[in-house]
Amino acid sequence: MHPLNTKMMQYNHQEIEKKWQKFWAENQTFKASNSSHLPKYYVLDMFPYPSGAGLHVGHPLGYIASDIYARYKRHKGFNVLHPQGYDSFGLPAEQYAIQTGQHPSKTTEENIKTYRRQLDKIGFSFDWDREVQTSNPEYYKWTQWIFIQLFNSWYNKNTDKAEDISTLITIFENEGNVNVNAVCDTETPEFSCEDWKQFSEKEQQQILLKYRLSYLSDTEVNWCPVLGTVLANDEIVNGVSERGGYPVIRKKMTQWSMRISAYAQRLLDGLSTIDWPQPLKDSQANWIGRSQGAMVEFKIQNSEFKIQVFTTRPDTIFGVSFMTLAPEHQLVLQITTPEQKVAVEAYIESTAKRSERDRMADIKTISGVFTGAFAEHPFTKKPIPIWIGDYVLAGYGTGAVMAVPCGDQRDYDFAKHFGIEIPNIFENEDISEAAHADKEGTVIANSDFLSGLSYKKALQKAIEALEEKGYGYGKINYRLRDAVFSRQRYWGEPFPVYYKDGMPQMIDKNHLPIVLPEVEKYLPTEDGKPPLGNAEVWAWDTKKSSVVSNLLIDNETIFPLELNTMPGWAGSSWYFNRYMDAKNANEFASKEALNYWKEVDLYIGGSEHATGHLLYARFWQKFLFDKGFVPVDEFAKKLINQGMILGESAFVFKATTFVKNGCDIDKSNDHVIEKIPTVFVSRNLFTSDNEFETVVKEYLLDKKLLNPNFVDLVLITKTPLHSDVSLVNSSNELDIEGFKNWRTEFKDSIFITEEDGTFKASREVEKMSKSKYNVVNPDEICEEYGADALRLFEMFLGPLEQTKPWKTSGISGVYSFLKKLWKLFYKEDLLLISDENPTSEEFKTLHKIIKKATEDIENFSFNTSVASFMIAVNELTALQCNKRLILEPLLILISPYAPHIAEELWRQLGHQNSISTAEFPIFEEKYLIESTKNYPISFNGKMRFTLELSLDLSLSEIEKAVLNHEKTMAQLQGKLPKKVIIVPGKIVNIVE
RNA sequence: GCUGAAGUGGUGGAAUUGGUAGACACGCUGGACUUAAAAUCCAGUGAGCAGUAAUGUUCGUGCGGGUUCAAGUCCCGCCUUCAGUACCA
Repeated sequence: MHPLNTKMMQYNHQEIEKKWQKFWAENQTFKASNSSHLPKYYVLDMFPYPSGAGLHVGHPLGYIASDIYARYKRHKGFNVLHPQGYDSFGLPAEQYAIQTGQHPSKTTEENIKTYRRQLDKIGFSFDWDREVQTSNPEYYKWTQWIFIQLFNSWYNKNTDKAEDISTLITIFENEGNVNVNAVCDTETPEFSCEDWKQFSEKEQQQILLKYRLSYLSDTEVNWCPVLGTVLANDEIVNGVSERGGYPVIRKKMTQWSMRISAYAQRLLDGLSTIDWPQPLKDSQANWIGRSQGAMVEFKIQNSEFKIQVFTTRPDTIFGVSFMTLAPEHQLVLQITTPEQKVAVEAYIESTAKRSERDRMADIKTISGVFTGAFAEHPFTKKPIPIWIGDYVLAGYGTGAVMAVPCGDQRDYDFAKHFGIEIPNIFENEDISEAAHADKEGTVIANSDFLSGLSYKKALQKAIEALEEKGYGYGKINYRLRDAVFSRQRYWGEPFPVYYKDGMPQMIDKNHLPIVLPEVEKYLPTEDGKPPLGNAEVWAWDTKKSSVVSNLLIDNETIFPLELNTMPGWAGSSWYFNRYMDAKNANEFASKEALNYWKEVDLYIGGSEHATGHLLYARFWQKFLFDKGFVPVDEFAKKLINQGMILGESAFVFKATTFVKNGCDIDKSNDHVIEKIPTVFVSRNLFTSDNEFETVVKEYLLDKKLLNPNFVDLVLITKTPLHSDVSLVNSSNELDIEGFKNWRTEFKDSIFITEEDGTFKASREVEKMSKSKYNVVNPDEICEEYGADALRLFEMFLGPLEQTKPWKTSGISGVYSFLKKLWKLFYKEDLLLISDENPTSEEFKTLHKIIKKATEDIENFSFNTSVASFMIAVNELTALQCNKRLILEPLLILISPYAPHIAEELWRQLGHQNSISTAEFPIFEEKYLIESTKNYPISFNGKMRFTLELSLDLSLSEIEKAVLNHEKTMAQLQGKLPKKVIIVPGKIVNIVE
């Protein structure tokens, strides 16, 4: 043994962590290179929106997990890309600007500084050279560029990919649009090549907009009047805005949209190629909502009109006994007979008045009106009454259904309610109580050429017949709608678009970025234009190719610019590609960088982005892939959703006193209450509300604060109040003085304490939030216990994906683990390390932990690997092991989790390089080979005792040894066992 | 309603292919050290019953069944909680 360092040393996390954070920054330890002979690995976190509140301990959970994995992969010899940045456009900074006039960029910059300071304290191995900020013009230049690419593309269903708009124009010029198989607006007129050539330029542009992947159209949008902006469907929760909870109404507006519907099938198919959590895939599949069926055309009797219907059950076409249209359906007013007109109009008016919320709230009420019109059944030619009803939604399918009451419960209920015929077209099925919606095992009856067929066969045959007779065709329908891409906000990416003769024109990519203009006010203008309408310098000079004053607009060479900005998801839909080459000024990323890094190997973030960010990002990636800009069409191979960390709120119980209602107390007796001070009662002094009241009254009587004559006139109830969690310790004791100083209105309150003089608060687990005073700041944890302890503890809380409560008191466990680890190296403040060969027991402990740590990290089971580190350190402490050959590999195993202490001890052992460059230890089976097994001996499956036996024994030798054992004989009491089960190396079970 | 996830000590959780349920921690109890506290260390800690004790024994993974030598784990039927989604034809 020799002391390497005689300096007095105790585990001092503050000193160590500062030292190594500085070292990593100065030495650029985690800088990733774009050219390396090593295999690549790309670990990504969902970048944060830098909010003013800063980070709480719930935020870094995913970052810690990804950082551990990134560090592990470096040890395993990978060239690891582990970047971080900020999704820095967003509503809060804008709302702050509206309130205070402070420019959102300033707020954002300040918040980013706070975030960075907090993140730096936790010791992440980010490559900050690649930082991106979506609100930075150098970044959004490329967001604008992608928008232009989308504008200049159409979706060719024949090649099943996006193509340049010029190929479409060529087709139009040569043969018109009759043979074009494209994803486009439903009401696109047919035209020939001659027609095309005769269209004016504006007419041609209007046609092309119906094909472009980003397009301008009049769409019904979700308008939020309070926020003054349009919201996407996923920004609305329960009918109100996700941010702020303001009401949302439907409104028609001219808006930019993204033709994501073109990618519906590929977005669905792609799910099977990526390793994402099944619930998340399910919710994307649900959102895309593919359903296979047929379009059927119904002629309306005595009229030119036809009704298109989408159905997933064309096999039940002979069961149709009525049709239902959405009240908003275009044809309703045109087909309604004069006798029904009044009733129909009244119904339409009443449904229009009902909000979405109302309609959702009462789905039980059946309502509808007969239009008086009849359609004709395509096969039987029988008349079918046409109704309207609000259970049919205008926004899905064609807004019309063919009702088959025997096979669909809603149709069934509607038919029952209005006394419409319910023909049964299923063999041996009872429909007297409810519809028969099962498909499997069902045989169709009373259906002409479909009778006797199973569901599957009937489906196929029905579609064939429809197509043959021209009554319809097989069709796949998707729930996924095109995404509205305009926002009436200031703090977002401006569009690279100006308007000439009312038609949008793209600004050439050489002139990007188009930078957000300065405005006086961040609110919409008085005449209802978006905030950019306040800008005075917001016009495009096509001659000078620059943004100029609005006063110069002449609509000849100088034109007005787009006033909307892009939505929050624009910048986050491609940022993972930018990290690959974050500083490139000429391309969004170089071909070399894209081909080297390809895609994200591991992506960690919250599941709340399932149908927003994660769907849009997949869409853009597929588009960029089609256009040859990126090498893969899915941007993230594996995704993990980290769970939420909940806060542990603390409550104190305040007594609220008032005079009982309705009793004949003289007004002058108000002093009865006035004299009574505010009282708080310790948690363990009562178990019920009655007891609470008694405790308070007894106390007040005892202290002469309540006149005994008034006792029965006074009512006392308990009110729980949130206390700041930092004022309550792990034994739930409240710091009374601290509480009084925190809530000065209670500084003269009385606290009824337990017998031992303590005041107990009660606890409840809730979401971490400022308003619940249960936010735990990671800075404070780093200060007191250190980043290594924070990292270990966040992992130790439980499985990564799971929601779990935070309890600061638990951190002492991992903190003392770190101190124990330190003590393996230091004895009496001296570093004592032996170079002797370890014993077989020491090797066994080491290789057990190598095996476990490797398996756990590969399975993202970080909580169990922390537990096994504790076991290893406990064992080595018991063995008094200080052998270099054991402790060095142990440090490497622990270093992804607790990098600062590992670096420090690694340096103390004499290494000059960062431990992050050390090779991960390799597990060797030979150290774990056992010669004996402590067999559990069970009787009828119940373990009674254990018996140490050699693993070399044969089955019969084991049986003999077990049966001859005195405890076995005692258990059997002379009886012969019925059966003896021996699983070698595992268990012995004796059946009595 | 539908889809998904989950129910294990006082608490967070462990048990990777059916094989000793409760690892590892927190908390609690007792002890050592200390004038004291903190820190540290040691011991105990699922519940019940019997025993001075060592120990023995019964019950125990949301509930009810089943398969198996053996079930937290597999099957059937329920209950509860959480999350997402919603009249999708």
